[in-house]
Amino acid sequence: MTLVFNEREKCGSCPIRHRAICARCDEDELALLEGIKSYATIEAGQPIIWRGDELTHFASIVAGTASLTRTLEDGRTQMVGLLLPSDFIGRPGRETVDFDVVAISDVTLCQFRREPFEKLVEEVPHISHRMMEMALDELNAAREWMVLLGRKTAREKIATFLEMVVRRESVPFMKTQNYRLPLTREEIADFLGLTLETISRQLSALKKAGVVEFSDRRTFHVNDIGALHNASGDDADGGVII
Amino acid sequence: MTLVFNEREKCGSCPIRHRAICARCDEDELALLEGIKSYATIEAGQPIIWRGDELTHFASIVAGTASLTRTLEDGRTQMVGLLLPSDFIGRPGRETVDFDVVAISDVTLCQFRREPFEKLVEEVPHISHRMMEMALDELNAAREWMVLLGRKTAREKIATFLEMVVRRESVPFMKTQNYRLPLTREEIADFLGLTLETISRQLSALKKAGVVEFSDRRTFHVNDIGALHNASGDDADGGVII
DNA sequence: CGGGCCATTTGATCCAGATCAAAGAGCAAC
DNA sequence: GTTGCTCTTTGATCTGGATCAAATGGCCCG
Repeated sequence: MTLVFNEREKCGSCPIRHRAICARCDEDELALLEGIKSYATIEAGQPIIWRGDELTHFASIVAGTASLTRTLEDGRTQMVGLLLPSDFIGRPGRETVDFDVVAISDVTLCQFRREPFEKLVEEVPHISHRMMEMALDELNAAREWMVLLGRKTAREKIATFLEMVVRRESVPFMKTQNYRLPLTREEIADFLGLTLETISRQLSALKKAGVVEFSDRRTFHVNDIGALHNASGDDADGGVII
Repeated sequence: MTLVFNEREKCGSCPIRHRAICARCDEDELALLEGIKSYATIEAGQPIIWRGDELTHFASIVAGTASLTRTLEDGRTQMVGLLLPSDFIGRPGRETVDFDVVAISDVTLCQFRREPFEKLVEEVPHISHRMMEMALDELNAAREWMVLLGRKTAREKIATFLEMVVRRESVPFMKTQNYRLPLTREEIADFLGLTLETISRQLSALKKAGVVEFSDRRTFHVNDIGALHNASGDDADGGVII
């Protein structure tokens, strides 16, 4: 996949126009952002920025996936976020970054130079308002994940993760669908606070139980959504339409 | 401690005036908030609001401590946040609450009715800007906690917790100081994703190692900050001034 | 087609922290 | 004081997931 983003690409036709920090902006405000933006691409596996590094540009993810992780001195790694298109990197008011950001797939960024962007955040309420919304959404997601990390069993963690993938990729009204794991076993382990061996074993167990089926390492199909949800340890409801 | 907050108490003399969502507001904006606010008090141990309940008022914590928790069907509980004075309860744009909020000590709230407050958030950039800042701070704290929950050992978790208490309560330039645990052993366990027995054992181990000393169940003294920090599993630096 | 390099699976064993159980310890009410 | 709480400590045992160790299976590349 080679998406080409021209430097002068117009925001109006941007795929994340209505979800990113610019979602609430009108045409005039968009023009201000357009004046200070530039695009950058990062290859899969490459770092975008390291913890502690000075942040010269804020950025929105336009395409691809990145991870937000922290690694302790002895190598233990915990992923604290999965950054998808429209997600934002950087914090106005902070000079440095607190977590490592690494491209998981090829990533396209829409970047804004630090100083002019911070000025815009001060001056354009539609930007700070949207950033507040996004930060509160992520805060909620982070807290849900804290419950998973602190209290769920390995089985529940993996079921929750698979459900999350299914929820994100599901096409409405399509009954039978294949889904794709966005991460390797090791990355899933770092996301769930487990080891890659445990991930592998639990996936095998879910296969054996007939809940899911894998056609290759990354591609799976859900035979029994109910069973998957029950295994996730979350409340009943499930959002399944009967 | 009986703080009396009069309904017509002026914001200007409020203890959280410069840290809460109103921190950036000027006098005129403060007057708008003052027009829709009211005070409420909740006794220690009482719920403030349950997950799923409709939120009729947003609120700032003026005094006291509250916990933000989620309990799974079988009773496993994870605390996802400790709310202190100036922290905010509720999310503009959301009808219900996603976590249980319970008063840990007696709590005083400064409340705002839903509709007029949401209107103010739309109209007063200083409020949404401050809320963005606060949400980003909490997001960072939540992510740090995710690392603790997912990857730290019991010993590291407790050391990190004690360090957090010390950092929050330390009086500058006071060398020898006693600190107070704000939570019971069970609450600490729910905060750290452990059991209360493990908390008790690890605290005993830290006592035996001479790192800390307890004068009663809640009150402790740190003999060796360096050792405490080493035990926390966090990066060197430590913020200790040599 | 065969070799090398990964990612993954599976097996064997270990151990940190959970669970089950019981004994202190502080403190309010009578 | 003593009765009855609740909170905490300590002991004994169990176990889910980690760790250590080998296979297995793609897949790229020459």
